[in-house]
Amino acid sequence: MSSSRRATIGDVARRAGVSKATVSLACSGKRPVSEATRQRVFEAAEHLEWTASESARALATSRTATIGLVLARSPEVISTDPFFPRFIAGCESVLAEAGMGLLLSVVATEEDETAVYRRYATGRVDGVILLDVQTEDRRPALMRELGLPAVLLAPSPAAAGLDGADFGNVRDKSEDEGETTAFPVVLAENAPAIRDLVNLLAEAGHRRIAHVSGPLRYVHATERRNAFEAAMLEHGLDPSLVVDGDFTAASGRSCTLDLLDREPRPTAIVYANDVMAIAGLSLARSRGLLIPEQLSLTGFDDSDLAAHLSPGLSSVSTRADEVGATTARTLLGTLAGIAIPVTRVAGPTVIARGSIGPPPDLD
Amino acid sequence: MSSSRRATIGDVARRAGVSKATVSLACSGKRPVSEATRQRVFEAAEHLEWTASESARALATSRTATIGLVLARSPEVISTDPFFPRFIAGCESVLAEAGMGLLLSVVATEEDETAVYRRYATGRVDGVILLDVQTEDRRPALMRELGLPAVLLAPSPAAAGLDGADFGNVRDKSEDEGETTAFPVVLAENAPAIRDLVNLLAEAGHRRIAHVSGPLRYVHATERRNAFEAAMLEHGLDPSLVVDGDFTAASGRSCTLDLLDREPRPTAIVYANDVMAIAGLSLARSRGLLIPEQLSLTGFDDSDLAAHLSPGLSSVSTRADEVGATTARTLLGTLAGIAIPVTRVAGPTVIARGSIGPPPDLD
DNA sequence: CTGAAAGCGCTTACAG
DNA sequence: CTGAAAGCGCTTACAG
Repeated sequence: MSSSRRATIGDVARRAGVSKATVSLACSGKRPVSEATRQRVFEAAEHLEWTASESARALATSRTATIGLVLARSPEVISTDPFFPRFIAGCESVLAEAGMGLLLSVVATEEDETAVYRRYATGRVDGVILLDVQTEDRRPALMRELGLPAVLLAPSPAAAGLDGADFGNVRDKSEDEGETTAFPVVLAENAPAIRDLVNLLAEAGHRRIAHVSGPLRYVHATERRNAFEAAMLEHGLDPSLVVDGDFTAASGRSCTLDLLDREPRPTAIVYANDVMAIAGLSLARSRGLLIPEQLSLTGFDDSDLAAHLSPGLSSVSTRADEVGATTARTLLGTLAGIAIPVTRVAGPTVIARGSIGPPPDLD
Repeated sequence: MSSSRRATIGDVARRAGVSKATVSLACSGKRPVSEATRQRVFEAAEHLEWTASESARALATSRTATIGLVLARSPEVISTDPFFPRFIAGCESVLAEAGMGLLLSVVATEEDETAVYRRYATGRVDGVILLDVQTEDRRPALMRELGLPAVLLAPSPAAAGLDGADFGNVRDKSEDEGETTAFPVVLAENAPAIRDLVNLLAEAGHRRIAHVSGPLRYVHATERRNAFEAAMLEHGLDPSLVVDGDFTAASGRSCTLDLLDREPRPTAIVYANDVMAIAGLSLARSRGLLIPEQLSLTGFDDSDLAAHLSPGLSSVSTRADEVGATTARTLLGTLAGIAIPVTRVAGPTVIARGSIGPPPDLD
């Protein structure tokens, strides 16, 4: 019958015949230890199945080895958006390697969100990742108030406040060191992919191309819409066929309903995400439209479904896992004192599938 | 210029003119404190913006106020399955109220999974939730070895080892207290909903009904398949039209391809999840089949898309958020010493939509 | 009802 | 290269 109590560093020290300091040093490698001692310490640790208590270490070092992530979207979007799980998986791969954990919160209201960050700040996490940056985002200011290190994921330099626009991520001098206190930004640009999509459609001959946007309070949704409009203008096309969706299937359906009733109706629709596009595709088909012969459609996110619909849904791969990994790495760097102001990740890329074709002869 | 250092319980005690013990007791309410003292303590705490450091509390109480959840599915399924995010949101709602956090891990291999649990056991979490129980699940034994409290989510009593079948969750006496060491189980039965689905189809006149299963190493997938077969037999129908999918869109597509090539082909297909059903629906349509006139389809999970396709996809609502809340509550109870062996939650319910109709006149 | 003190299990200057 | 000691910031018996 083994003793049920978990071993402590004291037990290991005793068994190895050394001090607790030596055990700690031998395991962390923070200072050299003679090979013989190291051996004894490791043998003892292994025998006693000892690993340092994370709580004790947290108290001693003021490091929690945990980072925080809060998701503040509607249940519909959270349950449906492939970006979050992939992003999280990407984070995890680098966090796990660094022995760090991810504390996840999903909140329904701004009030809850603030409460969560305040709890995070009571020694629960070392830093946070800020997703879904909004036009007037309260979070950077809150993070500063709470003294929580953070990194921002943004779809454009402007969105991250890097072009002088201020949404809280302003640069200012901290009195003691003269450093900037702006938060590091990971940049995953959305605009180029949207432009590529419009180019593809315009070159196929489409002239009436519509856009179903995401909720415009999110800078990435605004970015996509702006990119759509800019690309349309570049082709000399009317950029005004835009309806505002909210990333849910319901809005994808109703926006498509709206667009299909226009006279003349668009020959192509660029959706701000896959779920809306799939709902739209389904609706169009049920109206008797052939895809892509009578209507071309594109999504965004490259969800698992997109590739396996018939025809396949053209979409945009956001490489959410890579973005997650880079973001986590950037945060770890920040925590280690190596702050990289801006990290640009490989942008999203268009994946053309059967849902795009030439426009019908309408005239 | 406010002092940048975070206030400690000592600062609060000094300012309130009381001992640290009194501050602690006043805030936790674990022992009565005179109203006057209480006032002073609260005033001081508020003024100093003090909240107890979670790390220090963790060390003092051997409680981390954190529970762990590991997701061990393929990227495709994790990014696509609406159950996980909803379940997590449900957990969070009760955890937040209890001041607890959720440590989330997503792993790719069994090896990584084991490593994560071992790290959890080093004072990182107070307990874990075990999802996606498998037929020979290694985790209950591992949790016992690590001394990690756990609760299991299972789709049937048998799946939870409650009918004598042993998958690690055996009952045995702990020497000191004579209690059972089996893990509490939250029961969300899958079988009734599948039976309802088959009933619906059979009563509409279908006789050749097929099933596309999930990966059968998961007991919930097996449950659904078994329930399908049993229901078919109850109606005197051939239960052998089963093909094994794996919950991905790709498998939904290929399994449907397989089924549509059978001679005679099924007039209805019951899929083990929505993603496979949506891929199947899309394929069938592209083959020129009218839905539901020539083929009826049903999913499982009631993803956001299901309700907004055209026609809507009949599905099964699993109330993942309620299940998550109940599971979290059960775990908190266990940690508080109130172990409820089995908690039955309201089972999934069928939601009939346009994708179901009478069978075509084939003969 | 309240205070002084010990203790949770680590890490990290400080001496040697 | 190693040890003795202090300290991280709480909580909780133990006295009074």
